[in-house]
Amino acid sequence: MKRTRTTVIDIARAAGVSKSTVSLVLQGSPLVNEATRARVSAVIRDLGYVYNRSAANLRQAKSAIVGIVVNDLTNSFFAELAVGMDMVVQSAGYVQFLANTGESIDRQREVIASMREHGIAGLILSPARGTQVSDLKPLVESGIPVVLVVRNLPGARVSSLLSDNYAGTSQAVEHLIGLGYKRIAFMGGYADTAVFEERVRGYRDALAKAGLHSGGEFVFNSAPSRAGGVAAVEKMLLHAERPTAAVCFNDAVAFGVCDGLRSARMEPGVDFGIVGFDDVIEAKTAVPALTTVSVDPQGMGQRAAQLLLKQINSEKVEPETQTLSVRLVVRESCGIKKHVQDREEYA
Amino acid sequence: MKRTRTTVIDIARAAGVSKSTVSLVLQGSPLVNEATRARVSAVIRDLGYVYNRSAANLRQAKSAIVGIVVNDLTNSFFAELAVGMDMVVQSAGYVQFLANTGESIDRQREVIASMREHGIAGLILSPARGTQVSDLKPLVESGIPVVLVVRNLPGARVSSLLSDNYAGTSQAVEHLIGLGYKRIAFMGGYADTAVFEERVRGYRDALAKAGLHSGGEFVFNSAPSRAGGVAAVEKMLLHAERPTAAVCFNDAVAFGVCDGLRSARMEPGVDFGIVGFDDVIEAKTAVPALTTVSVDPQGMGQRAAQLLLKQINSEKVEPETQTLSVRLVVRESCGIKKHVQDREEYA
DNA sequence: TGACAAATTTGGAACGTTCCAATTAACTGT
DNA sequence: ACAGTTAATTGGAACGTTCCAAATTTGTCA
Repeated sequence: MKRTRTTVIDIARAAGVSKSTVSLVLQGSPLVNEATRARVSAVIRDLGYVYNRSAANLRQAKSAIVGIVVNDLTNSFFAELAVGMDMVVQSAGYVQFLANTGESIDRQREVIASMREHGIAGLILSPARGTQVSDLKPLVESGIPVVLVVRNLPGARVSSLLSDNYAGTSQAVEHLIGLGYKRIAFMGGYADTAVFEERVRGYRDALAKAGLHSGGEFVFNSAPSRAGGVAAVEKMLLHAERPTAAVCFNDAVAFGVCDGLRSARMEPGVDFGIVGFDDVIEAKTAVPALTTVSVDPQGMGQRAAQLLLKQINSEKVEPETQTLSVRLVVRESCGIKKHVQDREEYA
Repeated sequence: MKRTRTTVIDIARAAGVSKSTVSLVLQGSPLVNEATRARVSAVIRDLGYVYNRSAANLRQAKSAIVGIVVNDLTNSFFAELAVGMDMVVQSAGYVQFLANTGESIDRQREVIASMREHGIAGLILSPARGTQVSDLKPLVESGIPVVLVVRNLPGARVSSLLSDNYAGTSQAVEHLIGLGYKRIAFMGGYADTAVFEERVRGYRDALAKAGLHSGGEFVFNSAPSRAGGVAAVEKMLLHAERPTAAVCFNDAVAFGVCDGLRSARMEPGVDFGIVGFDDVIEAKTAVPALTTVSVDPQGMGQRAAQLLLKQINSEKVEPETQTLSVRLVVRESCGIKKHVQDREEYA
């Protein structure tokens, strides 16, 4: 039961050296004699000393904290993403503030401000819907490196790490076309995000390239969630000329679409082809196993963290945007089980 | 582009007051005159001042950081748990270190040490498997409140928030018995954890109360994961007197059991009754929808955070353990569709 | 051995805040 | 207008570390 915490001075006194020497030992400086280092280290252990980082980085204005802000941690895509970041951040000796905004811009603002006060060395942000470039302004102006993931923020002079959305949905559409599907919808997502725009563009261009009509009437907006998928299906079913397959904004939507189909007595993967996006962990084991565009969230998280750390350690912060390539994982939700053509007839 | 960051002294100079007054304004003290407060606040805004918490809690040894350490963030149960904590922590004006141990004790130790150096005000821990009471020793001795969640650590003098595992599996068994099942297994989980012990005890006692045999031969250990569930089924199928239903260690195992049954050409919910534990988000929408013991992870996270904050704000840290009640959510995986008795005949 | 270089150690000043005690300003009521 | 309050304000001295320049010890070589 200590009245006051043990400090570097206590160590110094106990080891018979000056506090400067103790400090040197603490940061593993090569300047200190092996014998004294050993002695001091022993005392440090014995007294149960705990280093005070607040004091340290008050002096040296350099913290070992990175901020990570994601928009929806309950979505397993983002959870995996966070885990990937966590891995490299921790093994680099940093510690992370991880906050969830739940798509709330206000919360995002608060959280970033708070992190700034705590002196983060850098920030990885998966921005909430509606984030403005100006929200990052003060941060980048004060020279704190920022890495955007998953969602881009055109115009912000920061690094970003995005998946190749365009290629992803293109491949998905091509796959469906190859299977014989002709009326292919795009389901889920809100129209005002960059990610949505890219994915829809990939979808449209692939349709156009195949000479299929690509009017706007086949994209059904909805929340990018399971519930959103259900809603999208309902809208879809009211449509005069029903689509027979869909590429979905993400896996959550795709699962919702399955739910919605089932309650309309349709069998996903048999009566209707479905492609997701993200390849979340459940995609493999769901029934039917989801054909989806795989983006390896954990790997993406790692890459993002590495990028951030690189920027933290280099003097000049040079914005840099990387695109993560993506691949289609074919499973069962598009009906690999033949006679797709047949179904297309009476669909 | 500031050479040096703007400090409370810059503000003071610009507003024509002393740094003490600025400090008072910063912490919203009622001692300062309304007019000066306004003036100072304006200057603060204009100069783009950012508060330096490191400096502050160097002086006052009181941080607004809580540490949250969970053992598996990729499991959506824990992700939801973290989100629940995040909510109350953030709205209380705290910020959180959130770290994932991935069941690694070493990583857990590192992470806790690091958090301690950063001066956390309290810690919420969902301990990794094999955590020792001694791992928390230094923390509690230095007077930092700790709240354990999900998994207990008998002997540690810290608060904890657990779900009522015993009642959960008891209810599950009673439900199955009520449906006519007689040979009921317990599947998944490792025997050396407190949670497992409680759940199995609930299972055994409920069987005994119903006068059914409750030998050890019907519990099948495995990893508490989807893969573990598959493994458990395989063991189960080799068993001479096959069970006809199972209560599973958690939902992940339950899903694995479904997978395993299917590859043995059995239909989960029809040929075999299954109850899960946790009620993860997918339980509702899986096929068949999983009957499971619901524990509301998000609510649990909130409760845990509230408990921790209470302890942080009270002088005396009085360990307190709360048990979260639990309820059985009946869905389709036990075959609500009658004639259970019949099946039991030839099973 | 003396001189010089290298290796090691060391006091103080700083970092940006809060606290304390003390000072000054602004009100009271008579 | 004056003493007595009360309201506002304010200089230092902390907090625990790191940095710097300077001091001390040790080693080397002629």
